[in-house]
Amino acid sequence: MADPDPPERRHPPTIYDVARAAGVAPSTVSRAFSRPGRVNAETAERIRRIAAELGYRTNPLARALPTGRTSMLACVIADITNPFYGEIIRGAESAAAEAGYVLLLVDAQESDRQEREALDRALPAVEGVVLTGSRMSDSAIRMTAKQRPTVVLNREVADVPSVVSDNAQGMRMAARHLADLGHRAVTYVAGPEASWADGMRWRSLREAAAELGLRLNRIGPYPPTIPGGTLAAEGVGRQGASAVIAYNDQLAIGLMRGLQAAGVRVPEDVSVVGFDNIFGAELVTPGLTTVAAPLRAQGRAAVRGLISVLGGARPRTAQAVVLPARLVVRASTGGPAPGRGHGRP
Amino acid sequence: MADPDPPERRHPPTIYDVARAAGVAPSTVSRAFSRPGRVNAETAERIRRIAAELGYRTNPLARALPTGRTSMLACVIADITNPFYGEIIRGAESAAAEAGYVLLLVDAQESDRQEREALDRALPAVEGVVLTGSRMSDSAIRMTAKQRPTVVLNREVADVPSVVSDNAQGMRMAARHLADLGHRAVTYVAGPEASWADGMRWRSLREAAAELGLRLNRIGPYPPTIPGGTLAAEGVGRQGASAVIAYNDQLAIGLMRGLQAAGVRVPEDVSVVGFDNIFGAELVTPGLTTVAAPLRAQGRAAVRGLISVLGGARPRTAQAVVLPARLVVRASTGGPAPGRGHGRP
DNA sequence: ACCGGCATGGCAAGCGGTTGCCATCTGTTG
DNA sequence: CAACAGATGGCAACCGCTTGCCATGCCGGT
Repeated sequence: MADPDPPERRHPPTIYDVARAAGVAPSTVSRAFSRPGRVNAETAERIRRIAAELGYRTNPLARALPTGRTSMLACVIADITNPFYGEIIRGAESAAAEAGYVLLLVDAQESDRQEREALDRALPAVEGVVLTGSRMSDSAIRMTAKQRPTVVLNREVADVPSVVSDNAQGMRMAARHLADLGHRAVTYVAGPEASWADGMRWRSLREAAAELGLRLNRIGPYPPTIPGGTLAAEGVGRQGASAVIAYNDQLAIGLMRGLQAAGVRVPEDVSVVGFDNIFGAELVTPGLTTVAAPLRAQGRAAVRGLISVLGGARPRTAQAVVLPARLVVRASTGGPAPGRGHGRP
Repeated sequence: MADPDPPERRHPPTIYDVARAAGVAPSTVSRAFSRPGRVNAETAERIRRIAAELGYRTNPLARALPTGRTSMLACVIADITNPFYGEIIRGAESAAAEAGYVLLLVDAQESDRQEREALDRALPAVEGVVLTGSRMSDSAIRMTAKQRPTVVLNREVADVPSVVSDNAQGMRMAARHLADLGHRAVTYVAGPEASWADGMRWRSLREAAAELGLRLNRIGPYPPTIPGGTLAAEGVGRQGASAVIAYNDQLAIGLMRGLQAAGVRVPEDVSVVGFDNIFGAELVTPGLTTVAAPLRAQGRAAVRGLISVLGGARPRTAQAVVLPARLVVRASTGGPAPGRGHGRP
């Protein structure tokens, strides 16, 4: 019946074990690791050696209790399934690792409630938080920021440090690209109203359009997904525009499909530009022209910022850190066919 | 210079605060939460109420120290950037959340060393580990499993519980699908030699091919990426096969592109089947026929298994939990053109 | 009236580090 | 040679929660 308690998981060695083996007090062992200068160099060396022999590793939990330093950062992702976030996570993870931190990933599943609950569970265990694509309200975010140093990605929240990509510049490049190709009017396909980025992009497009003398329409909002884009295709068809800029790549991809299904050719009849350069943007036919954000750099920047605050720096809340965007031109954009792009028939 | 210590982060209430407010001993408060039956129902209720008023939340770190129960699980991902893992993470995350656990995500960045180090840092803080697409050796994995309950995903390691999708069945379906379309020969494009799944898939294909009377070739190994697939296109061209099954979707997608670039039509000249049904498989032209694994279910199953072990169940190491696969037929497969698929000219 | 047993709550000893403060020793300095 | 500062190590009190064990009170049973 009862098996003879086989490969028992033995207790790992503690500072007490090391102290005994080295003939010093536990506190000395502790200091040998956490406050190197505080103890005689030779003693420290000896302790280190013995600790290594015993296979001692400082228990992060035990350290965390009195000091609050858990060496963990939470990274909240709006939707872990969305490939857009992969590179951000990668960047965050590597910056964290460099600083000896570990990333606690929280998937918000695109839901305010889920996000709150998951964050709540994770919060007490982490030293800081990165919020990306948060669905929470500004005030909820400020609440979080009160409890732990927080950095917001791709969104600006008053009094909370943030890192964003240069939407305005990206949009300007996209608009200029279309104008250069000869388009005279462009339609913006909007994403979720609640999205900070959507507002930002729309505003930037308005400015750019004014500068370039482009006529502008806007349809939406649509869900920022491929089906959402297919939905939008209908609206775009009605507009009769020769060029479209979508809130993000998913929307743009869905849009292209919807258009093509309706017999509209891309880019011959309609040029399409997306945002984000997700994995997949280059896979579709035609390849999607899109505004790429420096995803990995964003992740890094966010974590770096967090860590510097943890190190005692003042959080930079005055204005967001903005990282440059880049226009990736692929086959989904081209010159307008004659007779289109000059407004409704 | 020194700012007047503004919105000070105040210490959150502890069981001591609650105990004082309720006029009981701290131990009673503790029990009111962790061992409900152990304390008088009314007392417990009162304590709960007061705790709620004070905004008390049990500090997971403090709980973890004496008990070792951190309520955290590590999930090691071979490459967080690979969309394949997104759904697995989602499944794992939700199963974990249901059980009150939080996921610590570790990105191995496709590197043995990175994986080891990151895991090492995370290990002491978690109660269990899910390894997906691990790059570590079997013995390294067994080491990990000795330290913490571990479940391996999509790989079998002796003495370590694992969850895999039914590669054999999936492969059989793919092979039969091709046979039904009239193909008489198929080429397998192999992935990394070190990959457990690759070996599994190749073996299964051999069996299926024998059953169905298909002739079989194998080329590779190639890196399991889109560029890897483009590379493979050349080899496939030389084989002159009418149907190809690739180790995974990335390879298959790259392959299709390479083929198309060389003027070979898919599926008219060559049919292509992939594995995994990643985001993107349906975006390419033509849509990729692929063997889909129940990703989310796998993630769930792994975490469920882990949690049951943590709950005292005996780990199921005898044989892997195998989840059914599914063939997703899209446009990349069709009947062979006459004159092809009957072997080399 | 006495005893065993159960329900309930408190005491105190951890869990494994960290750290303020004190004791000791050594080397300076006047 | 006394006074003193700096370097080094130890003591012990935490951090917040868990839990084995004991004390008390109350009940039914004999």
